[in-house]
Amino acid sequence: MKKTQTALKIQTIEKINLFSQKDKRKADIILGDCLDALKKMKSNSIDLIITSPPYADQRKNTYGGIHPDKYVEWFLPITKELLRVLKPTGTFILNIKEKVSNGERHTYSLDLIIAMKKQGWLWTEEFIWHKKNCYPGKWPNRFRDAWERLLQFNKNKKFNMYQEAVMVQMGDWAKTRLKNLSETDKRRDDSRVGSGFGKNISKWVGREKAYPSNVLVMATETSNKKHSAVFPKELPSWFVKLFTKPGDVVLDPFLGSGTTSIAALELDRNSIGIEIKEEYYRLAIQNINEQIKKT
Amino acid sequence: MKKTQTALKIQTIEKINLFSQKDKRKADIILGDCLDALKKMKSNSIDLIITSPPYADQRKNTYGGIHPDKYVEWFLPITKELLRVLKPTGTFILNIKEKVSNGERHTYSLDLIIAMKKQGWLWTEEFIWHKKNCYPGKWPNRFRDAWERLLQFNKNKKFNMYQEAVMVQMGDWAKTRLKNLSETDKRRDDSRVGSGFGKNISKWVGREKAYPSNVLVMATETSNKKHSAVFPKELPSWFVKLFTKPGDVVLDPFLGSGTTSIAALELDRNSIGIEIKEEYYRLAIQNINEQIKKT
DNA sequence: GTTCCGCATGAATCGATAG
DNA sequence: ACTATCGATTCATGCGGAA
Repeated sequence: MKKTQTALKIQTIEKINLFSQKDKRKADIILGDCLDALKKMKSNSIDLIITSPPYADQRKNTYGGIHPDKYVEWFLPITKELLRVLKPTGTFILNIKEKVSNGERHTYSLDLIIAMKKQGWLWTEEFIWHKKNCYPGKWPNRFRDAWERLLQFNKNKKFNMYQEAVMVQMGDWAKTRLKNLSETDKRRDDSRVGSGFGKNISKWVGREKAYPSNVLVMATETSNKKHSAVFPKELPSWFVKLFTKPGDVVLDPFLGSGTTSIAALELDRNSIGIEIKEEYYRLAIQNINEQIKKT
Repeated sequence: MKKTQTALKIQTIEKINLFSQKDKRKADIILGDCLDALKKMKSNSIDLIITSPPYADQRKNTYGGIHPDKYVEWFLPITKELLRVLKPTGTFILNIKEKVSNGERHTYSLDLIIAMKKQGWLWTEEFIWHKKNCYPGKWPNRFRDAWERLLQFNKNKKFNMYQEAVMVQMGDWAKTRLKNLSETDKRRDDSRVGSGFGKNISKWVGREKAYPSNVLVMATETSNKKHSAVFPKELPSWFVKLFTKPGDVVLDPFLGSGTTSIAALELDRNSIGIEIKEEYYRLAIQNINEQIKKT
């Protein structure tokens, strides 16, 4: 009974606007149900949506627990609003994980993809987040789960993508080769490209970096004690760099401890975060304020 | 026209039984359509099915090209037979990945999972094969595709799994692999060692054993020129060790160049391989015979 | 006998061009 | 409008020959 009343209290949407240095960038944090909050938002106003919704859970008492069988039904009205608020050139990155129950993987994430396509979304890509230091443990019939899906959806075939922003160091093969060259050789080559002298080197000059693939190898964060973030800051950062430019707007309808907003602020992007649970709402504000102080 | 006639000729099933040293283990290779061949097989007789069926392809001329929209319809009768021939304690590993067409991912592999569940299969796990040396290329709206699905299906919640067989043995690994690797190789790619599961050499130093996760880091084999669609032998080897014991029976209904049969033979398991294309059937026999000579 | 370097080669995807 | 073919783009890997 008391819990119900607390839930009612949360229904009233509270909102705070945090500003980074010189009021250049804004981080809006909204306390409330994300469906209500989304309905009040302007159409075609968001450049990137990145979120990790609550995982399906059969235990009814748990916070955010939605029964696996009801998951798609619960999530579709939200994705409908997300489709509305996203710019035509924008991108939606959805981090979702299947619940393994009774020794079997549930199909709600697959059902969701199919249902979202019917809603008008394009399923453009499936990134894999390879968690290097995944949760340890041993089970009789399965190994440690070391990966998660990062589904990419778009409104149109053409969307903004800034690939150069996330280029990575090339394979060790090329790196080693460059390192073995003397500094003189490198300088000589720079000034005499195409002369035939050191031609084999010129092939690699300016190519220390390569484009990444759709597999992201990132460690999970273990530092935060108050609230273990669903994903490490590196993850939203990577997608913010890839799909937005400074001044764009990033949205996370399930903000949690504020990781997405912090990543956006750090990279000079505006952000909107929605969180239903007051405890996390306060925590997110606190974490974002700490980030602002740093800048 | 000529192609149709060749296809008709292939309909007649040819079969060969290859034996390893001392006739201890058998490798049956069947030339013919896998659906026909499967129907002649005994129920509940296979311990592990591991295969990589032809991917859906809009081009009709390619080997096994099946249109994406017809893929599930084409594959379901085969999985029905696979369900029949698999032992109750057996496992089915399906290597499949949808291609990108028109800027969007097709959903046939998702549809297939859902349809196979209705058929009676349990979808127990999804392994990720992380291909580090994926096909290069650059496009305005996507990165290189560096992973494939390895779907695990079972008949029952209880199935045979020998986890210790795929643990990384520090002793063996140090003796056989580490010393054989050149310094360049070690620098080039740390993750190759330990059957593709090691993430970092330093991580394993001083440790006896470690369980792997459900992410497999393995390179594709680029040296095989005769058959373009091979997975590295390490891949079937790993699953053969994990899900069978010596003397068990491994089945690959789309044998290709014979990789699965070779892996099984090498690990002292019996195997059955089915291949529809005569060219690959001959190639598989040749490759397996070469393996037998080695032992 | 090692180590190192050069080079061909992929279960690719897009956009343009042509029928 | 829809399909078929072709060129351009890109990078980790293994192999063979050289140092």
